[in-house]
Amino acid sequence: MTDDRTPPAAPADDENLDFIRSRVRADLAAGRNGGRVHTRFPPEPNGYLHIGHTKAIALNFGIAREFGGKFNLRFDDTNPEKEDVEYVDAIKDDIRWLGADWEDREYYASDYFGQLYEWAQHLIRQGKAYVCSLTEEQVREWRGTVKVAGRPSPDRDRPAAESLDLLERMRTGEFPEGAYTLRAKIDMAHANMKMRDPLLYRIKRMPHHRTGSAWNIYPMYDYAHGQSDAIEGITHSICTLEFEVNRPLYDWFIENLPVPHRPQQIEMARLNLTYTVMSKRKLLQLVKEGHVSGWDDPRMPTVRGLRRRGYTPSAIRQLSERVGVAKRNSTVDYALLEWCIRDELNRTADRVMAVLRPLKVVITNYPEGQVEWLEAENNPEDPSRGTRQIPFSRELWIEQDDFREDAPAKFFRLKPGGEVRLKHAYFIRCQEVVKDAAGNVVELRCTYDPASRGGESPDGRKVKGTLHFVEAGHAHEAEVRLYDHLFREPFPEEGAGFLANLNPGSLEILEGCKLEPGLGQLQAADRVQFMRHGYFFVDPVDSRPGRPVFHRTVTLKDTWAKLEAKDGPAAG
RNA sequence: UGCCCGGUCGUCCAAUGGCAGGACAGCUGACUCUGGAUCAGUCGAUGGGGGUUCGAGUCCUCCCCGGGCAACCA
Repeated sequence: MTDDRTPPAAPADDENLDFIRSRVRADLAAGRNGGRVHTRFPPEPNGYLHIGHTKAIALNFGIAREFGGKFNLRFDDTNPEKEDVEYVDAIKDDIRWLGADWEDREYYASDYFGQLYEWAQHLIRQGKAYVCSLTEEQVREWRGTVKVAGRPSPDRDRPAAESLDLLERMRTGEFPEGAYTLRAKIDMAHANMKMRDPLLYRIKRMPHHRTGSAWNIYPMYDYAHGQSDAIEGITHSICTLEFEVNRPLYDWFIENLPVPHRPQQIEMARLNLTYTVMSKRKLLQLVKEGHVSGWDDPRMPTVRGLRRRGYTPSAIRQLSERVGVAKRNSTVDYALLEWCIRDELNRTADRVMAVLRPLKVVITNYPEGQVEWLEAENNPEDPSRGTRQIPFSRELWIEQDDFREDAPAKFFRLKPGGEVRLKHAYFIRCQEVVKDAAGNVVELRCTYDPASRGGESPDGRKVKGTLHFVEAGHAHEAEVRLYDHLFREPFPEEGAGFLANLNPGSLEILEGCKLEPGLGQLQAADRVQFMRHGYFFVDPVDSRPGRPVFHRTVTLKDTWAKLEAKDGPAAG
């Protein structure tokens, strides 16, 4: 997936492909499927998309695109109990945002309910399905266990005519839920539990978000999915590893039904990330119990959360490319996702200065009331981004962390008597530390070197540290939200459970942050780098005109913090 | 433990019987008006035993470890 719509060249013969693309290439070479490639993404509209889904989307859309094929969006809406249009709209919006294009091929498994029903009748007539009157509990009991064979339902040999009649009456709503099911007649002793007369239909007297109250029975996943693939002409039906045991059943239906096409199911490992959870159930619990502000909380691994955090579609796609495709259960280091977004934003985000935890600096030898404007480059990685003017005067803000009274040897920032450069401005030297009654440093009185304007001293004098700053008189104030991993542990589900591993410091809200003047003009969803802090995103939800709220998308790499953590805060 | 799938650097992915390679992370250094970026270097792996072969990560076999399957969920 890329932003432009030009299809890439098909992968070269000797190109090293993942196992799925290799298979697609082999199928093409063998002339299978009439030379077509057709994939699909089949979400169930019962929740929001998360980063795990983006791998499936990128893979399915990417394969179609690379091999000159087509990509469908199909909602797997076979369970009205859990599904809702609210999710349909959100899912479409997220997929579109990610850059995957299903053109006009937006389908629903519910579109096929009629065909599926006819095929069910076909199976009954062929003696390959029957209406079963066992209760839910009995079905489970009769099925046996993984080590003990099941036993046949007493209805297994019900005459076809009778099953046909019952199925029709199930459909029209004559029976209460649970009274009957339609089951395939396969093998109650099969080593694969999925093949022990699986259910095709269950009674659910419940309206569906698309078919209304037309149906009182709904097909099960196994019966609906492969046939939907067949109807749409899907050539490669990619799913996750847990469906591996379902494949024989997928194939059984395809072989026993007069389907127009024979799709093949291919399983791959789902994407897992450290420091997060991916199951819909757990994500829902985080929202419901208020551990996060909603599905779009910037700490959530949902697409909506990532969007609001400031991630870009291309960075998310990049993750899928970097992760690759295989059949081994794996958990990708969250640092890889962070690398993807830093790599992009380093190239595209303008640099600006923001002081998050302000400490006042007075330049004692700078004329009172004077303001001068200095030129600052917007992005050293991209000169075409140009420059802007930033103010400088007698009163400035610098970062509290950038001053230390008892500084270790490797501390290159401001210390009593020390000299540093203010980015794009002047060298300053700390002459005096002002404290309040409690002994807190509240102000620094410094002198500047007028000859160092622009950041270089004509005498060739070097300084080790360069600090960002904001001129006090023109500063904008803003709220800045800093985020950390939602969980403290790389594998939150281990041990006491994911809720016990929530990171209490995952959100820190800073008020009264000082921004350089141009930042009041930022628009919602703009991305910038706050120099020496990280990449920030203007929150489209809580920002107000002239009062932006920033989310920290990701920090910059912080070698100093690492050094300090290693040596201990007091060490030199 | 019945069946199925899978075990390669810390992590993720390659090597398709012929020199185990890349990326991220880590570490070292260079450079730097962001302790950013960049560049260079470096650490580091085939779960174990047998076998086939001139040659095995790859094939066979046994063992060990991990995952999946017994919803009227998907």
